Amino acid sequence: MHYHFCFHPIIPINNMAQHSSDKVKSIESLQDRTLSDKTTTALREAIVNGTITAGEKLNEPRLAEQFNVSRGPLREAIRRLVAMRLVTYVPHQGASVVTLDAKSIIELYEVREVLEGKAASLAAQNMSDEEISKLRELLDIHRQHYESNNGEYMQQGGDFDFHYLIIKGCGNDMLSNQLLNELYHIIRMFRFQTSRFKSRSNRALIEHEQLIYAIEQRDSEMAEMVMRRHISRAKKSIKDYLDTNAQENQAIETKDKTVPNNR
Amino acid sequence: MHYHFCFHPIIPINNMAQHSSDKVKSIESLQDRTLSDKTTTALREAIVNGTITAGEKLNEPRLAEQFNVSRGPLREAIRRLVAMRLVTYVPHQGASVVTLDAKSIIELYEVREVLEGKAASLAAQNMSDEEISKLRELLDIHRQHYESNNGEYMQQGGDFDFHYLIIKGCGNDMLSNQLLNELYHIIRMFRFQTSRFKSRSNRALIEHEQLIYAIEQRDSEMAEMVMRRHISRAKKSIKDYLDTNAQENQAIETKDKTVPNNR
DNA sequence: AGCTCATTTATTGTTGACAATAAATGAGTG
DNA sequence: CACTCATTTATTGTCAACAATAAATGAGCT
Repeated sequence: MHYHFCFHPIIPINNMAQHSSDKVKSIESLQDRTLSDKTTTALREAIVNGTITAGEKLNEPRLAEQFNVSRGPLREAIRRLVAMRLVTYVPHQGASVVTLDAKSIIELYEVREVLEGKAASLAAQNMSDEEISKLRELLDIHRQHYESNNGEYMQQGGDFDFHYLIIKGCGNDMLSNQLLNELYHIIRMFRFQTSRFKSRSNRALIEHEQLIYAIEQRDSEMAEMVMRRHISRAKKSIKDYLDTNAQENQAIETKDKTVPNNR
Repeated sequence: MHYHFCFHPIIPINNMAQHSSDKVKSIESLQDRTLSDKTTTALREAIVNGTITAGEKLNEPRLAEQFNVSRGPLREAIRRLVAMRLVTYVPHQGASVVTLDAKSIIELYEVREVLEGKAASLAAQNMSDEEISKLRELLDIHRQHYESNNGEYMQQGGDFDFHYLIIKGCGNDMLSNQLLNELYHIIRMFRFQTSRFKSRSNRALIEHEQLIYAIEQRDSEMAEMVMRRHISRAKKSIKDYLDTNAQENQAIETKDKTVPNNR
């Protein structure tokens, strides 16, 4: 079911909710009890995976029709995405998908560095032994995958799941909400845009090992330090990448800036 | 203009915007270009200063009438306050003002500790010399006030302004937005609830002195450390306070839990 | 009395129409 | 031809009515 006036076909959310062969999505859909909720996740995913490109204007009537909802729930969805910084918004002028320029990516990683650092610190204090051993199991799976696939890093949620478990286990709800409900979607979006950008797999594996060791020892200070360094290094390698490929990324950032905007 | 079915009279926002003798509010009102914006700030302030008590249910039709708006803008305002954690919300069940129990206060200060720590670190790197000297001036004013008023701490925004300047000067927009647009309103709300709780003035003055010294030296590591300790100590004294006055605070937290809720 | 289930009531969710605003267009003037 | 200003058009902001949901009520039963 295409909509020919749009650059990217968007599946109406009602359909999407039904034939959910994906496990994660069906779980999410169960929690999406209202139209606003469904629209929010649908719009969020469309933005994260680039179906709606960075910088693109969000036209309310058009999007509402594409999602088969009225403008009310759609506006609500937009506001929520504004709150999680996936969308910028100017009164009387409308909403647009954020453009992740180098500066905001660096800023994001600086915030992430201290928040996840604290999460690791708290995780070392508060995680149950069961949770820690699960973390250890996950790391083993990653290492096996790394060794058997010749250094290929586990793509689907490998890194994410590891950090996810730590954040979940830190025991500070405000902190984990901030990270999981807001910042992580921006990171996902950025990853999607620069999916070619991988590497760092062996290094990351070592750093994860250090981290879990610190947590097993209940050494919160060490855990925080290791996590901060882990993310700070990721920041640095991203920064280097963005600096060297400046012109190429500019193309990504400002794609569809020339979208026909008849207003 | 009272509404007798409500516990606290609320000034309709249109009026409030006009006779704004308060300087800050008028500035804010200038930026509130839409009804949703005005409703958001009005509702936010009502929650922060306790006009709407903690834990109280937010009844949409009633509040809409009190604010002289329709339910649309009001709902939008509520959603924004949900995003800044001043309001909790359950689908099909409605929104309520958060109850700041001891756990969430501690969590808040843990988040604040690392975020403001990073802000101080970045401020030491990025603040202009002019900004730093303004910070120094502010500290001098605080000290004069402290000495001439016999240890009384500057109430109106004293501490806030100091932290505010540092956060503003850190140069990381994402970080400062996170702190100023979201977390600080919760802190303000908490301060309002426990306004009797002061002290720490001499100690705070010394810590501010250490902090500004580190920033003047452009010593980012030191600035971060000092700021983290500063907030961590505040956290501890709050924790002690909450522990000793547990029963009394419970009264604050759950005030109006027995509100007539005919649903 | 206490429990279950249907009924009522209050509240939230959603919609389409209307108002207000700003961008785009085009006529008129130097 | 460029520029300004009025006019048109598209888009966002607001509203009031309607639908859907959940809580409150009360009848009927054990």
